[in-house]
Amino acid sequence: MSDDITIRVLLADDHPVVREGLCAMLESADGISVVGQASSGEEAVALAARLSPDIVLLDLRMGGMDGVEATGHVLRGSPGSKVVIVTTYESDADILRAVEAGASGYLLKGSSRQELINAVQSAARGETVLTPSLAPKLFRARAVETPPLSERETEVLRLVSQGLTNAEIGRRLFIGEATVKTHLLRAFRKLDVSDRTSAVITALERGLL
Amino acid sequence: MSDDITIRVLLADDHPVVREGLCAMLESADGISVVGQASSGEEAVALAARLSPDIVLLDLRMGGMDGVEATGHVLRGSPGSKVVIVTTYESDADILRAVEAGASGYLLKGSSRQELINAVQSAARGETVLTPSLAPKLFRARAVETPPLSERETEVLRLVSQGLTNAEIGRRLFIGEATVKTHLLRAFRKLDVSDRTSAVITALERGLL
DNA sequence: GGGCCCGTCCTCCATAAGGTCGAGGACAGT
DNA sequence: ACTGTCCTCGACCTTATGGAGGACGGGCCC
Repeated sequence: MSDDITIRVLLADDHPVVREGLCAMLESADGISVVGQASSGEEAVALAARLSPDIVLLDLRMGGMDGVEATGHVLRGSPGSKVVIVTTYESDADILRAVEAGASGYLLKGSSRQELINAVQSAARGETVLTPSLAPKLFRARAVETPPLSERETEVLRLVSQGLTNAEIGRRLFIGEATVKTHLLRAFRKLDVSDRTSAVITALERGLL
Repeated sequence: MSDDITIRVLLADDHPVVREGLCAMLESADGISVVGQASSGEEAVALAARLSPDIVLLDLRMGGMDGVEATGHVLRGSPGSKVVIVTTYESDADILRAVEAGASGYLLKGSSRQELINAVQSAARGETVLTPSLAPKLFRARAVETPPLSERETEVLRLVSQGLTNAEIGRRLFIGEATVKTHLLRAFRKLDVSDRTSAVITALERGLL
């Protein structure tokens, strides 16, 4: 038997090429219909509220509002919709936040047509689907979950990333060098590193700067 | 009047979604026909040699061989083909290298269907096309052109980026710490910085690691 | 042969950075 | 009023780093 109703999908991605590709892949499946396309998070939220689609396919990285934020807004504005995230990178700390925001699926852009279609259908049935290669990363990410950096720590780290010395940072922020070192040491602990270079790199990797 | 011959295009991108999107966009135009798809640089080179397409659309970032390398190989293996690069990021130092390798066009994945079609048609006529927003970046990039890092310098810098100390790097590479410092200092000069943290960051920005 | 770059190594030195301990004040939540 | 977190600063110590100088052999190119 075929599905009783057609799954209505809204696409959101800032790259026309990707929208076109997702659209072509989904339309080729029976029982899936793309009812709208958005090129930004804001647009996606507005369209979702108006169309109440079954599934909203969201890119994690878009101009303006990012995918995580958009996930929350879409779900609030259209409670019947499920959100499936499509992302290019596996290393996104945002994935975790997207889960917490209520997304029901995570796909890589490297996924095949069949994986994409399966994911949409599963999500429509209320299941949560993860790209196979993504699942382990999720747990790893959870394992190394980072205690949040304080505002000051982030600020200091950002200046470190611009190549300033501790003394320069102190002058820049009107605080003593001792204070700068304190902030940095605490940031090191939180990031589980022991030098400024690693700190900056892991902070960048985790999208903390 | 319509073109006398159909433009034969080969697509290469490691994301099925993107391939599908490019394919759908191009096939919708008269006089353009997608004759092959590749999911890696190696595959693109092999297919180009076999199919001798008019245009090869190459993603700049693919698993294995990157777009720059692939550009050179494609042009050597299929001298009649033109290479057009499709990239997601504007900030790629690789764009410059791709020009030097002989690419005839550069597009962002954010380009519209019409821009894409125009670019393919222009390239087929022998013109070189740049996404408008890309052109200024190209010149800026040329302005800050970096003297190339030697192999050893790159290697040392890569280990620095992993948080190793000079002594650790020396042990890892079976060379003295003094040598490590020499390589680093030379890299600093080339990158116009004066500390390891800035060096790693600017090297990352320029795609040198 | 004479440059020139690369990779390797050395010494000496000043300073920056990392680590430890302690401590006071501001402010929010309970 | 108490707790916790954050920001602030100090003293003191060890180690790492950056900078200057020189040195030597090996390629490579003209």
